[in-house]
Amino acid sequence: MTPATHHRTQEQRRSETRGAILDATVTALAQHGYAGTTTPLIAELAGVSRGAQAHHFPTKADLVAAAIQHVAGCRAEQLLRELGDLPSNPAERVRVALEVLWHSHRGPLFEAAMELWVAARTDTELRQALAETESDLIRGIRFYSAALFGSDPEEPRFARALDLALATIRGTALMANLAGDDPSQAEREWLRHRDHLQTLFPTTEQPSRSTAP
Amino acid sequence: MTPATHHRTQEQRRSETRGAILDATVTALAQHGYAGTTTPLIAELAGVSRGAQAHHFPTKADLVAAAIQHVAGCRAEQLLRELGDLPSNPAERVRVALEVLWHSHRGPLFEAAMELWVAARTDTELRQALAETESDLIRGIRFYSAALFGSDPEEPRFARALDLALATIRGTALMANLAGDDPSQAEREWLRHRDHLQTLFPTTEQPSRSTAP
DNA sequence: TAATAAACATACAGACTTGACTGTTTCTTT
DNA sequence: AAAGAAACAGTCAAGTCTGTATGTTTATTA
Repeated sequence: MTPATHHRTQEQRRSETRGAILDATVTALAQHGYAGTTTPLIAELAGVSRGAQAHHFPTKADLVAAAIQHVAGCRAEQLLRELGDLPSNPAERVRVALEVLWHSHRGPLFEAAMELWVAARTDTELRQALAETESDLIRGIRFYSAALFGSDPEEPRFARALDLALATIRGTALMANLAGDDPSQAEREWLRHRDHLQTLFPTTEQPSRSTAP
Repeated sequence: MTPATHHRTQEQRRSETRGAILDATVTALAQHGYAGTTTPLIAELAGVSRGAQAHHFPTKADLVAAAIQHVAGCRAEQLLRELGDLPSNPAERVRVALEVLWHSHRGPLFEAAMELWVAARTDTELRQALAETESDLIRGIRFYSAALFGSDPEEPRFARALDLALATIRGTALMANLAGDDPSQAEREWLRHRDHLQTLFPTTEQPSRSTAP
């Protein structure tokens, strides 16, 4: 795991340490919540000293602001990565696209994002820092999703269906994180929701007919 | 505002102070978030000393546990109150019922509940304390909602529609709290979702009368 | 009315977080 | 190779929260 620490460029050192700190911040947010995300914990998780953390992010606000960008970037990247293999069959494509959206709302990255959202509700600075970045991400999701579903992002029917899907996914993920102990329950609930959401997206070829009565 | 503080029963003093502390806890959760809900702040909001708070709730865990019950109780009570006047027209009834559900997911009580949910994700004790109370409340919502919609809670189609509606409402409320600055936007988004959800409930044309409970 | 117990107020000790400060190592430049 | 700059490590002081311990007021009871 020790990555050739003999001769690193300053730029390499900088970006590696910053990356470690930001990744540790995401881990801390996901595992300990926003309140539990303290600078000593982050430094420990990142494997760096408190001095290093203070050097790169003088105040905690700086660190959190950078973490917001980091989280948004990672989420967009993850979405783009999973956008790779989609079936060509329209109905199948919608189902898989919904599944990709669902999965993008699970795991540490989304948990970190949710911690930031909720914390931002009562923290003006944090909210302002989140607002622009988040709206960019939402636009990105909208754009990528259009590609995923094979639709025009501007079409009202698609926009409505996507908004409903996102709201449903967020609400389901929220409660899934709460239950915690039984993830299969949330997964089953999502499958039911997905079966319905699937029928709302305008498939260019054939309107998929559900097999269940 | 000083309510005849001359001759109060010990029971009165006790319940009034406890109530003030618990209400202050809800306010603190809604306005300052879970992390910002400190015992000194609660005491100040409640207008009592820290000693009084410590007397009634020796540890913060005790206070939070009581607050959970308090929040759940208030939410159930609020739902029951708004259940009062529902139109008899089936379609109208569904629309209003959805609106009642939506409104029950806005305001300080829901915000406090959401803070508790998110905090519970990374706090085992809190999660266990929430789990039972929350599942009771969910059951209550399910039961009350059946009355609201005029359906049988056991009917699969109704259960599915209600689950979807709740997930959608939670997801929309989550982002509405985030946006913060523009509540009308969330309201408009909700109206679009409502228009669709409305069509999912079997009571719109009362197509099937279930006989078995 | 006096005694007792509960409710309430104030003061304090320990633990923790943040931000700042000082010293050391590593890289770059000449 | 030497000087300077950046990255990094460790420590300290100020402030806050929690829990507790002690003193005071209010209500009940004898």
